[in-house]
Amino acid sequence: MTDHTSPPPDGAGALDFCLRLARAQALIVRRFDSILGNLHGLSFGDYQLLYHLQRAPGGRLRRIDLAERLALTASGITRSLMPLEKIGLVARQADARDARVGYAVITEAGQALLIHADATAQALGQELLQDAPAEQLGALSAVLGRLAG
Amino acid sequence: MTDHTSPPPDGAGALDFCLRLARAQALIVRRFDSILGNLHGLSFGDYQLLYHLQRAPGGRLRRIDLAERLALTASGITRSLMPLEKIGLVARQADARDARVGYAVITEAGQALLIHADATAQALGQELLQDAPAEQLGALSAVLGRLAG
DNA sequence: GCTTTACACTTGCGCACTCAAGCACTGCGC
DNA sequence: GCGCAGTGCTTGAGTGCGCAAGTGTAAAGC
Repeated sequence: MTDHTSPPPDGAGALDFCLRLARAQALIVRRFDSILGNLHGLSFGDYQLLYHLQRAPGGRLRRIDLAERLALTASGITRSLMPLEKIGLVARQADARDARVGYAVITEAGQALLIHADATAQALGQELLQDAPAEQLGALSAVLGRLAG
Repeated sequence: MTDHTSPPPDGAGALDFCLRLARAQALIVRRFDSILGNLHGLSFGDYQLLYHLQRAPGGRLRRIDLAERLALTASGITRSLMPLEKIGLVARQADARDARVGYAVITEAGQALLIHADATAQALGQELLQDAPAEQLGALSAVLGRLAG
């Protein structure tokens, strides 16, 4: 582990990185939308919603926390959850202490669907990143995490 | 340089990477939109358009090539260019050989604006990536590039 | 207690983008 | 020449999402 502070990236490199990131994301979303849509009837956004709910304690999350995780606004979450509630993958739940907050809970149907969707999504992720060295992936993930700080 | 083929990433790691990427992109776009909008009246998309035109030979690109670089569809490009043409940052140009293709050309006004926008964008990119090691940035950019295949 | 501020949503509106369809043009086969 | 598939681009309809405004609830100051 080097001890000296690493130099900051140059402007052109950093900008280039952001541009590539944006382009890569657009392509990734298309891939996920297409495959998850065909196999499970989910959009990438739907999948992310279920993914985060499943991993949260109790399988539930305040709508606003969900917004934070997906980098959406509260209104985006309201609208995104609507169809999932309608088809019974997610349910609505109130907080006993605070009448303002609404929880979104993943239902059993949602969990059942997510088992298969997870497998699909992991396989696709692996395919997309097949020629990215696993060691670098951790570093890149860390950068993305910090970037989203 | 290691010679053995690097191991492929595991499914969970790859998926986590994709999720982080999507989230980071949403936040980055918001930052760029906000700052470029305030300082220069450009959206991040507008900036990307000008960026690629400026760097293309002759400052011009077929609309479809522009689409490929931004990972948009042809119709998205048509609509994105419209306001830029209206305010004179980009001009329309025909091909003498092939009447189907339309070029988008960056104008002098566009170049003049882009000089300042570039400085802003580079500074912002640098700020966003300030605690990402510069040595790794190249490798990470390469991964993103390959991902976009 | 009452006001003020902050918070968690929801809703109306608008923008940006995609998809599908259509138009114009090119280059191929014949 | 003459279709005919393929390409580049535009347009109409639909969708997803942010922003701003509005509602209802909670907590803090007095």
